Amino acid sequence: MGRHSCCLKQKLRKGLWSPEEDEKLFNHITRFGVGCWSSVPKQAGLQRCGKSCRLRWINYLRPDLKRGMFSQQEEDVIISLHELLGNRWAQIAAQLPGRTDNEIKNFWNSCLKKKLMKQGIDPATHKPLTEPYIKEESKLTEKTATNPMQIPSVTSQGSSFLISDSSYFDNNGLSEASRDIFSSKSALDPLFCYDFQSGYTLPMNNYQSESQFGINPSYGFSSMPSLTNSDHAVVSVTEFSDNNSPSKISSLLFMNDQVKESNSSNSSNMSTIYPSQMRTTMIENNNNNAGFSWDGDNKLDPLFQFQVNAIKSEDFGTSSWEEGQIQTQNSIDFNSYPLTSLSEDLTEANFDVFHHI
DNA sequence: AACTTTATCAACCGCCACGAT
DNA sequence: TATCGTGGCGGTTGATAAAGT
Repeated sequence: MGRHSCCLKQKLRKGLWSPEEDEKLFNHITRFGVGCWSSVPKQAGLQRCGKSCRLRWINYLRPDLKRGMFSQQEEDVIISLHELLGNRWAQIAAQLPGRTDNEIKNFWNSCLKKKLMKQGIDPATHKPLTEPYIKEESKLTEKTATNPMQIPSVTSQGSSFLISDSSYFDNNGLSEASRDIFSSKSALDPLFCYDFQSGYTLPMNNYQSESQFGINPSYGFSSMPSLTNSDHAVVSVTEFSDNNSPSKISSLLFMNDQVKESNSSNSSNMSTIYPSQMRTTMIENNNNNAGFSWDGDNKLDPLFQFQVNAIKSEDFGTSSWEEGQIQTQNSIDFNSYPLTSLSEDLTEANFDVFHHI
């Protein structure tokens, strides 16, 4: 129990990953996909435990990761989901394409918590801070002489809703049953969609047939949304104004741009659509032979200069890759990577594309 | 310029759940 | 049923960068 057997082995490297290690792991996963993590280090020639490899891939090397600052919309989603789910970072991350649980957790601990405190909200309960605490905080803020303590309120920034007041949800808020439905559902369930308004958990397919938005079921993925480069994932946050609703929380729906375009005019309660930046860097760079390279404030650029072309030039040996397929790839195209089981969140329903290999 | 404090974030640790044997 | 191996998760740590003094 506890420590994994692989971690007991000696001579395993720990700490930060070197560019060479990253390259090895990235090459291995892109060539062979994710199978048994415990066998990855050996196959990839890494002196790491499988667990470490998995973490590195999920949190850093995965091509669909979105890099850079969190947008206001993402921030709002995190806050609202945190109120619902608590520190279930994986489940929160499942609703934020391109973001990892670790990233969200760090963002919460280093930034959002403080932000909420400044707004007079207890980040743990999402309720207004107790009077003594507020007084204490007021003293501190007076010293810094900037902003007076603000009583939290529901505000609207841009096209998004901002829950800055826990009273936004009545004390009953989401029913315990509803909360349980949401939180007990696997974060990685790609076909999971919770309808806060009705309290029903619907498979995406059902949701599509019943929703006014006509959601494409292919957007039911949870963590690898950008592996299809023809479709883009956005999240809509729908704010319900029905005060009688037991759950005035928003519903999160995965939609594509087309859906957004075609519905934005006639869906008055759709208040937020994620910006196109939600698309991952990798997809944005699809036509630029971007390969293994993040843009903007990425950290991989200086470390990795190689491109997918480098992979193509390797001897694929007994790999299932076919020569022709490789030759025809003039840009990185994760649609055709043999990611047969990148993680459990990749299901046949959503990633059939991978099985053609 | 040197030192200290604070913020950020990658990575590790320990635990749990689950399937295989 | 018990044990083992593994994947996954949340909490925590430690290194580094940035900001402040």
